[in-house]
Amino acid sequence: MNLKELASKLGLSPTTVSRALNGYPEVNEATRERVMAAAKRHNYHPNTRAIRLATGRAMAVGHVIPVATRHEIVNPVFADFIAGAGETYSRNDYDMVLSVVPDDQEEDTYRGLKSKGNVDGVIVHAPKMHDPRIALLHDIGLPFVVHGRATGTTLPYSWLDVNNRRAFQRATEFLLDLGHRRIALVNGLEFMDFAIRRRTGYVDALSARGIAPDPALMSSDEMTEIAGYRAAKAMLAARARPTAFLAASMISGMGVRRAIEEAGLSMGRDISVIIHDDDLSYMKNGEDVPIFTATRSSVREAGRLAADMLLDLIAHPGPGPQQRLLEAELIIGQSTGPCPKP
Amino acid sequence: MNLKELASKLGLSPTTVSRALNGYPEVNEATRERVMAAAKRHNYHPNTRAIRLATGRAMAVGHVIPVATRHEIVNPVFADFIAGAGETYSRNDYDMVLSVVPDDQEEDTYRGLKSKGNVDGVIVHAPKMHDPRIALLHDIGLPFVVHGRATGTTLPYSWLDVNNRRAFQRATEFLLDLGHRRIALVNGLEFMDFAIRRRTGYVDALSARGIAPDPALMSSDEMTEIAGYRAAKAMLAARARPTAFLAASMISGMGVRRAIEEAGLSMGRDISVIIHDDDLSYMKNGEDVPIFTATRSSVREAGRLAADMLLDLIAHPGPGPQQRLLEAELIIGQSTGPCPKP
DNA sequence: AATCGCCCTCAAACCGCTTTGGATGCCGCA
DNA sequence: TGCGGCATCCAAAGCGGTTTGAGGGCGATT
Repeated sequence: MNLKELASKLGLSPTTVSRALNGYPEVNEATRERVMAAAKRHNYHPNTRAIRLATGRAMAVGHVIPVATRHEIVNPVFADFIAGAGETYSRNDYDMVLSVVPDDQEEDTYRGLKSKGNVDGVIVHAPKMHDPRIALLHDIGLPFVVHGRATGTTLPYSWLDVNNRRAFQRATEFLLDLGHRRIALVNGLEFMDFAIRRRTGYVDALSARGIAPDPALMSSDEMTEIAGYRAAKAMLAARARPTAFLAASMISGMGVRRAIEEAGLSMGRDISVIIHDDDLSYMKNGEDVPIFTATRSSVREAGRLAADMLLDLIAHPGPGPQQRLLEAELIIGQSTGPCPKP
Repeated sequence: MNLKELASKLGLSPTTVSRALNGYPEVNEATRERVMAAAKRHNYHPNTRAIRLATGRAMAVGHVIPVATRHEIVNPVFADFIAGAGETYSRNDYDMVLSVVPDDQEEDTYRGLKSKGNVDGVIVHAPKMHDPRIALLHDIGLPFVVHGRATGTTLPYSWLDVNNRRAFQRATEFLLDLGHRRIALVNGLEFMDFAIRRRTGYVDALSARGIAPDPALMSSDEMTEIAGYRAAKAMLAARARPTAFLAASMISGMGVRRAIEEAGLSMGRDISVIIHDDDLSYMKNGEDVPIFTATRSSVREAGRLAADMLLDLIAHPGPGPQQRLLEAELIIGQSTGPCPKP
């Protein structure tokens, strides 16, 4: 059932039917209702492919998921972000198209998306320092929103980010207030922008209290359970071991906890731990009482908001880039306590 | 730059250029090369929207991600599956379009995808018992592949699944061979098809050795750390506690491990644990030596294969449904050992 | 030299919708 | 009565490709 058939069934022209269905004013209300009813009755849905060609809009946004060719990790945060963004898209009748590409083919992918015209904009995931994608997208003129920011990039661009620096600064201060002095950082990979900002916040907080950051207490690796476990285990084995940890994610934190317990120590009493909690749906940080004290910011909500921003950018290209900085909340759980006296 | 422009630049008709680019035989090789070169030089990419309209094919497949309206959980397995499927799609120039929908709107979503014509087929995720989606898709005539199976469905359909029953049967036998008699099952939600099959395997193995399954040792809940922790904690607190656990996932298993350690017991010595390992990229089960003894099956590989199957189904609709059952491997880690003497 | 056949190329229809630019009819008003 | 104006509706031209059916050119065959 297509427009033409529907129109002839109604004894109207395709033009009028199209206008009736799309709410144009130059059609009699009675006619419109007749058309609407017939469309519903015959289960008519306009062919998306034709609409796209006729209007020139793709009614779709792209998410390019880079898969690191070296360590083949798919960011676990991704599923929840997508879920959030997806809600926005379905509300607005947009499609979400995913491209999973090796990270050395990202450039081609973006160019392709633009010139083949199958998306109206893209969301950029996991920005790195000096991320080249921003200049690239700027060049090819494809609307985009970055989830995160790219330190070192001078071009103005739209982004939505969590205040990672502030979050880790506050977390560090919280530990300092509890009397901790040897605080370890189990960070993500520090070519990722968010990881750099987190370290900055951590270092700033220490420095503000006159404590020199100790390289032996700072590690940087993938945010996996194993990596967290190993980093914590090594630090706990050292002569002057930390009394507190700052971990980059829930999963890292679980590794840290394992190392602590394996060392015969008790998390929360002997050793304090604060994690960053993305509030992933399958990785809840406890229920009424959080397991981990955490800086929390819902990545799903971030997905919703980033998608909103992108759709707005697509609809109103004029006003220029938008930015939005979300604050993480510091929630107190069972994993922190006063620094034990030596 | 579009076909017409390119054609006029070359002094050829659009027809010839189109044929040259698409490898049709009725065009001179010299001409073809000239066209190819010009296309590259002018960075010509055919407009996807036009191709889709002209050919009637969407060159896209849909993944409908149901988001449970009650417990808003996004399956963590999902990201890796998508990554695998995505590799197949990009190799074949297909797009992947995701629809994130509340699970009570799934039917409308599938109907919409079909009648609006924006996908050529779909992958069905997370089948439940008597899953109504299979009959629905059958009805509306949209090619599909189910990741998993739907017990109780009589229609023939295409699926790709892991032999969950066998995997859990083998795991149970392995524990029995180690002398364990009180083996607990920390299962996923048992309206999910895979969870039912796993329980069947577990029960079968016990029964085969003349052990009656003990309801007190069988739990079923979401596959989260918390749920695993709580189930294990409750069972460990009982008078006759289990000496071994079978956990539904890596994450559940981490909860089980926490409960074990919190009870002052040692995993692998006092209590054995076997998990099912989906081989998620961000959730590796150790490195050289696995942390957990596990039934392992890569969900990413499953994504690749399911996508292959679907594309084949789309290209060759004739032969009818395809099925493929993958066997999980049993890998031995540090979390299992002989049943301690009482 | 005429005919056949093959190779290459082209004009035009088509995919299903949107949108521009009229056309038609009816009303009110001067 | 005549005309402008408004409310409705329609024909046709795109959008940018693919594909059918036909034609021109040329060497080979008779």
